[in-house]
Amino acid sequence: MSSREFNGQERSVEQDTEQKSGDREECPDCQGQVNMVGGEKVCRTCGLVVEENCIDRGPEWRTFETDKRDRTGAPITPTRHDRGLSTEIGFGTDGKGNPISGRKRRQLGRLRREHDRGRWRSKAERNLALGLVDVRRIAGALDLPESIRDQACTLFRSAQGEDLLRGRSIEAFTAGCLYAVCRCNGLPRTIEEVKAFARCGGSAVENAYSVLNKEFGLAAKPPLAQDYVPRLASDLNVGETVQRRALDLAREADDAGLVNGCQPSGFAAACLYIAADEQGEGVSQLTAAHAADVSTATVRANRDKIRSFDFEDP
DNA sequence: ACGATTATTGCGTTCTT
DNA sequence: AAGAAAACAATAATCGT
Repeated sequence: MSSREFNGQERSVEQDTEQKSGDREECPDCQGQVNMVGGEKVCRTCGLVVEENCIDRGPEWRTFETDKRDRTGAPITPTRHDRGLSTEIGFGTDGKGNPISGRKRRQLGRLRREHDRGRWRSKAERNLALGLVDVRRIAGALDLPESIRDQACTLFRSAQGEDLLRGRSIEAFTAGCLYAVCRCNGLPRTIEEVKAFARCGGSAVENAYSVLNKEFGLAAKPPLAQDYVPRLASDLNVGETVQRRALDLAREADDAGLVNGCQPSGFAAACLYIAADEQGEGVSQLTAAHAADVSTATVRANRDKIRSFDFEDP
C-alpha cells in the first residue's frame, strides 16, 4: 500500500527524465540496482517496487497548457473492445453542463438505446467486450498493474482471434489470460488467487490456461520462490533488512533447486519467517502461512529444509 | 504458538494388457 | 502405446506441549 502511494507521487515528476534512459537506477532505500520485472521496477536487493506500470500509453494531457505537445484525444487502450474510441451518450446534462429534463431527456434515452444496439457489429465483438470488462474486473480485484491487465486483454483478443473460445466460457478465458500473463512476467499470483475471482469453475480456468499455453506457446517461466517474497513481505509488514535477507534465502534456494517440487509461495513464506526470526521481528508461523495461503506445517517443513541445507558449505 | 505425528493428495514412475 | 497401480514426497489436519 505504502509503495503504491509512493508511486503516485513519483510518477509525474520522474516520468520525463527517466522514461527510456536505460541507465542504472538506484533504489531509494538501499541504493541497490533496480531492474525491470514484468512491468514493475523492482530493487534487486531489497525487493522494493520502485515503480509499476512503466509503460505509459496515455496521451499528453498537458496539450492545452503548452502548445508544444500535440498528442491528443482519448487514450487508446487494448482493454476496450473498440480500443476506447467509442462514443457514449451521457446522462443528465447538455453540452454546457445545464440540466435537461422532460421530453428531451426521454428522446435522449431512446437515442442511447439505439446507439448501444448499433455498437456491436457482431456477436464476436460483443463477446470480446464482455471478456475485456471481465479482465478489467479481475485485474482490479487482484490489484495487478496496468501493464499486466493490458497484456491480458491483448492475449484475450488473440485467443478469440484464433477461435479458442468456441464451446468454452468467456469467464474462464479471462481468468486464464490473466494467470497466463502473470506467469509470463514472473508476477507472483497463484492460480488459486485468480480462480477465486473467476466467475466460473476452477477447472475451467485451468483448462483455459492450458489451451492458451498450448496454442500460443506461452513463455511461462516456472514460478520461483523469490518472486513471492516482495509481496508477502509487504503483506506481513516486515522491515527492509528482513525482506532483503528473505530474498537472499529464497534466491539461493531457487538456485540450489531446493524449491523443486514445493509450492514456491509456501517456500517464500518460510524464508520470510526465518529472516524475521533472525532479526527478532515477531512474525508467527501462522501469519506467514496465512499470507502465502499454506498451512503452518508447510512453513515448518520448508524452514527445516532451508536450515538443514546450510548455505555456507558448497 | 510451536512441534510431532498421522492422514491426504497429487504426481512421476513402473508395471500390465 | 495406453492405462492401471504401487510408491513417494508435499501438504494438511490433528493432537499434545
